[in-house]
Amino acid sequence: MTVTIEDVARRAGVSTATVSRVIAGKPYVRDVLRIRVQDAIQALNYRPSRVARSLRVQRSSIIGLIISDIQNPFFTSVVRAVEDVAQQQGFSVMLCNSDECPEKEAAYIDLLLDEQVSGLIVSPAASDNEIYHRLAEAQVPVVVIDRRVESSPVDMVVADNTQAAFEVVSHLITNGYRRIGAVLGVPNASTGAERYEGYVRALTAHGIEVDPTRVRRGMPRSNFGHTLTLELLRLDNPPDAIFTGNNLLTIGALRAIDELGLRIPEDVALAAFDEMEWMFLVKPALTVVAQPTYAMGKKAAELLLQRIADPSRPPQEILLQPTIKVHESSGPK
Amino acid sequence: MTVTIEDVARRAGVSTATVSRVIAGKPYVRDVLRIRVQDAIQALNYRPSRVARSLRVQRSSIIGLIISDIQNPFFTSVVRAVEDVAQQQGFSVMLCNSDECPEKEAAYIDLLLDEQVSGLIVSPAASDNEIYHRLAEAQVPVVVIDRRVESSPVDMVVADNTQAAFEVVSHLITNGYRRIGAVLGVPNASTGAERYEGYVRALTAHGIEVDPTRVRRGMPRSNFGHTLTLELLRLDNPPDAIFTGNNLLTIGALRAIDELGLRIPEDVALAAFDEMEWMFLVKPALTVVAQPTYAMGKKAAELLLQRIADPSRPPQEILLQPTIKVHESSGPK
DNA sequence: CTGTTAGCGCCTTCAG
DNA sequence: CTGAAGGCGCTAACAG
Repeated sequence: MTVTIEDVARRAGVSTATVSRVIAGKPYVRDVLRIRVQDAIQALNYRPSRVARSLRVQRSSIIGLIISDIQNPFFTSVVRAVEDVAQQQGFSVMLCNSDECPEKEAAYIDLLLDEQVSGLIVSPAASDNEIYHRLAEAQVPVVVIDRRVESSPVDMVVADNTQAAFEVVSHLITNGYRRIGAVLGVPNASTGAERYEGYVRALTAHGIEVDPTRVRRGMPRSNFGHTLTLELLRLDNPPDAIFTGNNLLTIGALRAIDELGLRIPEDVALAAFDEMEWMFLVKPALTVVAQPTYAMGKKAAELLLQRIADPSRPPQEILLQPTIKVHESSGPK
Repeated sequence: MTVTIEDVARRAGVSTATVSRVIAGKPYVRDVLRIRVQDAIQALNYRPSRVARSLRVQRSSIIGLIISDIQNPFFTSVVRAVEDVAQQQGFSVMLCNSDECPEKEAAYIDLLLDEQVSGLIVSPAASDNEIYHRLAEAQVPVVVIDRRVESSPVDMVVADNTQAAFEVVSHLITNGYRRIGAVLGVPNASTGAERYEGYVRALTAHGIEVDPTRVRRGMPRSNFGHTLTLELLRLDNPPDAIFTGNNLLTIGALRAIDELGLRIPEDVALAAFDEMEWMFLVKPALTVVAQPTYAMGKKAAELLLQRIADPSRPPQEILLQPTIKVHESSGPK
């Protein structure tokens, strides 16, 4: 049924070893034979079995990509970038969605190891997962993206969240806002913690006290953004501006503000992390942090391929700078 | 290094065949042995090699998913759905992004065949691609999603685009709009053609003549939406409403409208295909078609698994109904 | 019920 | 420079 390397060898009048050499582009094959083999491959429409090769070399040319939420546009861009560079190097991508769930993440890591992947890119659901130790044992190259993990040094690609948060919140303050609330991701993701850190620094730098009741945390999903923002806006002394620390939280916040019939930025200003600039487009936010999403994915994939090629290379940590985009504002009412 | 089925067999004092049977959950194994094997598996932390199994059975437990644009939220939902049902059945998903490019699509199909995937879900970049014939030959189960293809009967999961387009455009007319423009995807994707069809039907049903200069087509990307909308709005007698036939085109249209300083719906109304309801959320659109994206992906995956289980089942075509969401409007200026 | 055996398709020494 | 041969880890007959 399927045409094998043996069929090609027979047709070309050589051994399978020679065919294998030609395919792998190895030297030490006479041009006559090389051409005869290539012709046979063409004629038979031969395609090597990646499965057989994987078994033989104990490694597939697949790289695993585990992200914590595929619905988040942030990761969408990352996926695309990873796919682009992988494909260009002859690797394919197996995509897994951990759904922010460490158990699911662990299960996927196991699965990918069972598939003998060449390497792994993970946006970790938690900052620590015992599975990472197994990973280290398995000697499979890994690069962590977006969020930091506390484990032995690994390649890491993250954004400078603290700085970005500092800047957007400062911008709100400069525009006259004082009662600034925050809707952030849970602190077990390092991103949430760092963005909180930037928020606090901005307030204190401007002599504003941090009011804990104005800070809310939840899973990075729009329904949480919605609930938490409602909570903030229903406080006795509600915030005059809100800083949302994540794409999806921002969506939820917009819905909440809309429901209460409030206008942006007259009634409440918004500063947001927003990868896509979609929100920015329709101008509901005063300031926006645009993540270098594609760049992060690209860098991660490149690092991974480097490490696959040379496992001895010392781990690197790459810190990318988000872009801040600003809308004009007349300040609070 | 890695622990094989032989190690387990040795430790359990049985043959590899028995271990294999236990793993596969086959009958005809005495409970004593079954338990001994399970213990050995536990003790050795044995994990079967999916690669070796794939080679042996000439089929991997991977299903391929080729989508035409991973940045489009529509597909993001589909990916998620497919992943959910696949994972639940012990399959993993290999994701490929054809980028609306038939050549890339063909290359990916080849790649996936080389990986011996059990099946394939494709949102085709073109309505016809010679590669589909190769697919038919290879006897690999396929289900086509979102867009129709002209080929031998295959399982297909699509939305009722004509009807949905008819309804949203009718809604515009009912609200008093008359000069309704359209920004649509290229007609080689069946979705674009169908949405155009619905647009035309709505106009004619209400006795409005179709003005070809008010209809623009382009690739389903935001920059095209932007350009085409600008063209429409700069006509001598510009439309008082625009129907956008795709998520990303809608984004571009919003940007264009914003750039010209126009308000929605006072200056120009908008009726849009929008999967995420994000646009809807911030109220720039009068009417929105929400695709049953997750449902489509789910259905596609289910069909595929069915066909994998029983290749003789006759192909089905499933037509899902989008949801129409309406905002109040006071009509045109 | 259980073990033996023969490959799946490929790569890679090891001899020539 | 080229060919012969031995597995990679697993499953599926086929015998017991």
